[in-house]
Amino acid sequence: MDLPKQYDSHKVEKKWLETWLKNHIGKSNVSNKKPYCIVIPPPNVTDILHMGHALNNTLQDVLIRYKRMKGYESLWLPGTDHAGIATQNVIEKIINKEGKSRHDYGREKFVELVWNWKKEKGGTIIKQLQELGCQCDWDRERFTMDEGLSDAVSEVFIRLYNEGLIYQGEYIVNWCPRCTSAIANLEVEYEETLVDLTYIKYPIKDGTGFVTVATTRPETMLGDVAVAFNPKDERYKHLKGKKIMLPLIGRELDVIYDDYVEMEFGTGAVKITPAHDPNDFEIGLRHNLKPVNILNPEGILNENAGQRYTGLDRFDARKKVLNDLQELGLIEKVEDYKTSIGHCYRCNSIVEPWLSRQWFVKMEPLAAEAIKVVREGKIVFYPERWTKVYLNWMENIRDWCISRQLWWGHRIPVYYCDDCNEIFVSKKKPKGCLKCGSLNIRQDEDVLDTWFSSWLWPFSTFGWPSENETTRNELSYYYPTDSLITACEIIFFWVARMIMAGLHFVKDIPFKEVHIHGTVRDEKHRKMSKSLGNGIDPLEIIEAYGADALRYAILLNVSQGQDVIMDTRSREAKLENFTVGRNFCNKLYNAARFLLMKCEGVSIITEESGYTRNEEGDLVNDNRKLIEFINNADQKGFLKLPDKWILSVLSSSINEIGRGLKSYRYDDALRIISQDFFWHSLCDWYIEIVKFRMSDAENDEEKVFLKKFLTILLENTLRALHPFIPFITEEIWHNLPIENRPEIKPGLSSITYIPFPCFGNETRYDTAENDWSTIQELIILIRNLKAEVGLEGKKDLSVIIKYQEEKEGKLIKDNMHLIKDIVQISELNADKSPILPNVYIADVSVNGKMEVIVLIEGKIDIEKEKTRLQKELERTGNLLQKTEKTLLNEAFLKNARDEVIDREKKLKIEFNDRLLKIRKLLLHL
RNA sequence: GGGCGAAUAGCUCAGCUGGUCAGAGCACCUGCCUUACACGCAGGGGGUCACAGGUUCGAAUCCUGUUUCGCCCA
Repeated sequence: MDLPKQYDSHKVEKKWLETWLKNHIGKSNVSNKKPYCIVIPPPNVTDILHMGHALNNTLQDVLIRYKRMKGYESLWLPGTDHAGIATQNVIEKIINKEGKSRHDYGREKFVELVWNWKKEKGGTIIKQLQELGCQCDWDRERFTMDEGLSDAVSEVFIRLYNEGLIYQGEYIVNWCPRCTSAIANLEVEYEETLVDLTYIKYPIKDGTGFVTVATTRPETMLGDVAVAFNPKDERYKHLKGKKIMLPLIGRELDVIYDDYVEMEFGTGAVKITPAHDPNDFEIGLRHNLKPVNILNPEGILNENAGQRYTGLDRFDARKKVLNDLQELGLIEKVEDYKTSIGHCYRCNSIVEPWLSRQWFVKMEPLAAEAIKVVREGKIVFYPERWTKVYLNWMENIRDWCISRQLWWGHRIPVYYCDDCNEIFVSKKKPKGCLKCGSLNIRQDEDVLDTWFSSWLWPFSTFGWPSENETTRNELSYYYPTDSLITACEIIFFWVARMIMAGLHFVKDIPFKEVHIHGTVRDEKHRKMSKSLGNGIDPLEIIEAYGADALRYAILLNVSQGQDVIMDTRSREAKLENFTVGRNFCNKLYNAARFLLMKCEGVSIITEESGYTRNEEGDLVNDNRKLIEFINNADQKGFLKLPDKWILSVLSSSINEIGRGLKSYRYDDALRIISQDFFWHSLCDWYIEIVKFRMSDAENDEEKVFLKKFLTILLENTLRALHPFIPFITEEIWHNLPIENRPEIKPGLSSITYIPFPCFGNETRYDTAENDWSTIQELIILIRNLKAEVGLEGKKDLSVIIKYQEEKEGKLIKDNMHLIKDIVQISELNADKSPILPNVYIADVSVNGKMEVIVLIEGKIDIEKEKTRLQKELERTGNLLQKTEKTLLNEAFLKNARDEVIDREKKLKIEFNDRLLKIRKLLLHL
């Protein structure tokens, strides 16, 4: 066999990706198995894969593959969302380059452009998810603007409208002048900023002086309609009934008194601009003030702002206003002030509170049930703390502004009759007004928030509201789905709303568990973002190390719910985050390469490795043959201590995987099987032993046993690792000598359809595990001693192990050969009271019962050895003191559990033994 | 302003219900190209578990406060 020394991920991943896709390996249909379903958090159709996606989707893929192997009907339903603003932005940027705006194209033509772009470029992220190894059912890929999903959107809008849960009104919304659209409260990102707080003097009409107001947005004064004071404020009581003159404009402002005004803030006088501030809007309603809107949708001042300012951009207007006020001597002072400024989460422009007519959903009635199901534990959050975050938001829920002034999206299914002013809803454009029959009708210009389609995702993707049989069957089979896996950023945007939608429209929760994973951040704990340039491109990592390595490193790095920190300071640093994955894949590949070489000429059948086809033709776990094989070897004396140990550890490690994944502790699960078991037990110890066993084996039958046993160990390990690193495990598995490799269909087999290993007590050997750790300790002691005195390479050494109990003596004698081989010494003896020469060095086992004595010829550095033992002595002395102190403490003896006391007593004896022996050794030196 | 989280080895983090729990990986130091792997093997050094109190026989672990960092909401 001629395989390269280093694993080449490219060829392998390309090959299997093609095979998997060609054969629809992630296909799922209603069957008699138990379903396991995840709907993907749909990425934006404009997205390209970033680390956040890589993390999120790797986590989902592990579960999907794991559950499939566990015998579930796994379905991972993929798709993208149409991302209204983001997508429209992309197309607008393109046509802007040609010097055109969307208005040059007109609505219909523009939307067509977007669709064309979507068809051409929109699939990028889907391909990238495939490269990551995602085992979605790609035949079910959905898009929020698909016909069916769009129908769901209209259906839902109409139902809510008819239920009175949708209303339209003039309200202050967050307006993005760049997107020229309203955005929801949630879509505003606040940033602490140091701004100027300008104190402006407003003259009192009767000429008795000035009132000073403070503002951070001076240009909004052009829309002022009143000045407000706190009714308790003595300073301003005398102004009651008077009028105040608005500088620059000359409008008369009312004097009003309202509790909302904080006396301590600024001067205690507040300018009231109902059209451009949410609080002022509320005050305006209370005092019957008529708002003056000074901005047009682009953030440019309109004629209401006065001729002098009309046509100016909001920021230019601010400068001009300040300038003019300065000239009039009306600026009293300017102070620094820290405040939060809202930015559009899509384009980062500063958001303006703006009065406009929008559509809203009444959320409170929807929230009630959604609160209940979480409280009652029908939906469980992992980690649990997110429950509180969710409930807190839900209990203070505010109405949802769902209209967007965009062209790309689901157009609001509301129609207006220009003749009789009737407003009505309809899925399809009606021929005429439903009331008066007039043909003079028009549809609402606005589209719906993208989340208004995403919140239906867990059921619209199955065809809801269609009543056909497939949809009915699939919904009743897969819905509620099992896990929803996402980041905390969209708990409110998406998770909470899905719960409400599921309960309201399908009358059931959309998923049973929500796993909120961390966010990928850079070394300064900043979110990775394009604008900061601190991202790591997953595709670059895949290119360099492979998707398996990427996945491995990510998985080992996510502890439940904690953020994932990665160094992004240089290209090398970026790659460094993933070397752990590359190294592991390389290790796995090389171990397999070695075993394949060693095991040539022998093959196994699946039954020997623990699975078979049952009467129904399903592949299932069945360890009977495996146990028979083991017992048979045991009877013949082939099954040695290390064999029992490694099998036992494999069994327990595999059980740990299930335990870890159940609570979304991916790192635990993966570490146990990959690092602890595979690398540090199987490779570092077991394979090293087998190397000697193979050449020492007394007969061919024993060799055959060893080869088969090795193959079985590897085969099981590969299956256990497959959900985490799918490509390399599939590749190696296909190279294993398995006689009856099961096929899914003629010519096709895949490890992903083989049962996940499962072991019971028959393969656990507690005694062997204990005995082996004794042997291991002795080996480490010998190696340690050799290294301490610089004899690592020396092979012609003689070592004596001095033991106290016959049981230990037998254990050592039984494994003498093995120890000798593995520590590379020429002579090894075990004795209860050996005769020792003058020159030797020694150390004592942890339990103080055994001594390892290395006989050395010639000189050693006595001082160095003395220092070492002295240190050992000190350490043991401290431990002993601690236990003695504890045992002398009567309160401890009274309160502590018996087992704790017993352990402490045992420790005391051991430390004591050890101390005595080390003292003797020191004396000897 | 309210809420949540984090603070453990130089770095990234484990440490679940208090009692060998002071750990892993990387980095570092010392040997090794030992017939799979130098993306490797063997050995080693390194931490007052942020700080101050408290509960307890016993605290990295529980409670209170302080500091620093991060996130979310208003």
